[in-house]
Amino acid sequence: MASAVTPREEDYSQWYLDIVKNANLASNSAVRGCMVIKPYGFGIWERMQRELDDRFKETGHLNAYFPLFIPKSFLSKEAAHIEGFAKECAVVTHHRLMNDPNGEGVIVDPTSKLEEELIVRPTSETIIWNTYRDWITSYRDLPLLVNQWANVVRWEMRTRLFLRTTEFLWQEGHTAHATAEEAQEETLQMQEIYATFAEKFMAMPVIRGVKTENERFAGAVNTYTIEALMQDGKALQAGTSHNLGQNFAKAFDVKFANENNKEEYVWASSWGVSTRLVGGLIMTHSDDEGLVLPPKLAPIQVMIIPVPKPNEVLDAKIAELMAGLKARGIRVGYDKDKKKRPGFKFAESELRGIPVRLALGKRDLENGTIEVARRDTKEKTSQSLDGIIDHVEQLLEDIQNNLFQRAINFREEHSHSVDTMEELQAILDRDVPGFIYAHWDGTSETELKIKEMTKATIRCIPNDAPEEDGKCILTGKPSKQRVIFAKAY
RNA sequence: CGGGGUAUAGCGCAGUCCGGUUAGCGUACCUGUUUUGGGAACAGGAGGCCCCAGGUUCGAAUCCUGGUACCCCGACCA
Repeated sequence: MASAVTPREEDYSQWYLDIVKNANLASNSAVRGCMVIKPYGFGIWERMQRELDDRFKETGHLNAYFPLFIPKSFLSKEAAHIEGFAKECAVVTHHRLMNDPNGEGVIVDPTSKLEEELIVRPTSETIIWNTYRDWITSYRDLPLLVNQWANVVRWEMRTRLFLRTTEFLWQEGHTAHATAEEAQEETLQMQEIYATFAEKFMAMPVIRGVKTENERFAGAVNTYTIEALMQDGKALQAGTSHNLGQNFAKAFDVKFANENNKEEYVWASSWGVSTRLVGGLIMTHSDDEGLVLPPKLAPIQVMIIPVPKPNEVLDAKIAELMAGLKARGIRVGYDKDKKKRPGFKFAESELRGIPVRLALGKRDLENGTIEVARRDTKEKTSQSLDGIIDHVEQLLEDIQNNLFQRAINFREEHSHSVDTMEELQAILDRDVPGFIYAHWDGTSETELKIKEMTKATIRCIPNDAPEEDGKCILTGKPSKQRVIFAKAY
């Protein structure tokens, strides 16, 4: 029936949408810009959460929870912060409904107007720093390393499932330190945790870098980022870690007594990744057959399909197989639907991105074999049932590595170095533009002008960019290193 | 928020211009039979506030007014 997926070549954004919908990851909801994350999609997010949470805990962070609502006045305390978020805030003005006296339905009770409006958090710096004032009095209270898993709301003009939704799920870490150096170390540590997670678990290679002033988080001294390249040659900001300096400490008057009993403002960081990562995951690996998931994040790593359908003999053998796989910590499913035929199940398991598919039938039982199919390469082999557990375990690792390598190769093929505006434009005009390394004179003015001319932005100044004398592609002024330009999500 | 498009069964669509029996097709769903190693075939069946609210009309999925949602392209952003 081929309800399948629009090919990427034909319409990339339709392809993305088809995958999200057909693989049952999420759907649009009755609420503008807000999505329903379905169980299978949420399962991927849960795996991400678990892995990240472990790494946060390993590095000394503890989870806490702060309110969804922020008093309006809080948001105005840090000037750059309010400027960054003012235009996309949901505001609660009333707290009661009533029956419409003129007819059916309910209306907002005008007598229930709030004294001070509440903002639905777009991010929690303000409410958290207002709280930290009470938590921090001495250098012995520092560092304070807190994370929260939460939903936030940003009233964006245009939304896309997972990549940009009005409400989204994320984690936000908020830390307080005694010195600028410690805050900087923390900021870089978290960037590295994000980068490692992206590469080792999502198999999504990222560039570690720092944002230019234009792209910096509202209220930060510096924003560190991990930038990934999607299959359509556009960049995705996959995670950010901000050095907040003393900006929020000053705005919320958070001071501590140092060892010499001298009062000082606290130094801060904040960092976050969101359900956007799921979108990045899709656009990094998936193909025209559907979703492709790296084994480490796949809710189901191995799907076993009985051929042609379940029966007592197959059930018994498969139960044994499943027990063996589960004993190795492998997440395994058994498609025991009696109505659907194997071909249908094969296609479905591909659409859902399940890394390994095992098909077992009468012929296999006679020969002592099993059919093993890997999702990344679509390769199918017949394997001996002896040692199949080891084989699958190894295969999952191979797939994880192969996906990463493939994504790296793609990024290499779509990374370019240019020295003139013409070259920059020529690359950007391609169907799949990619990352473009170029010299820049370091001014916001130049960056904005290039953005205006080409729609490309500076994604980051790579952390490991080699020093190299050059001339800004726009102004010809001297530059010490190349930065990355790209079109971005 | 500006421009363009769309809204009819779970999903994908036709019908709307030019109002007129019981609103149709594909697929999915239910039942049965035959099938079954790459998306089965046949037969029977169930499923609709035709986006919402008003209006015009003897009569509205169809015409008019207003609203809402989604998609695409911009500007804004994780």
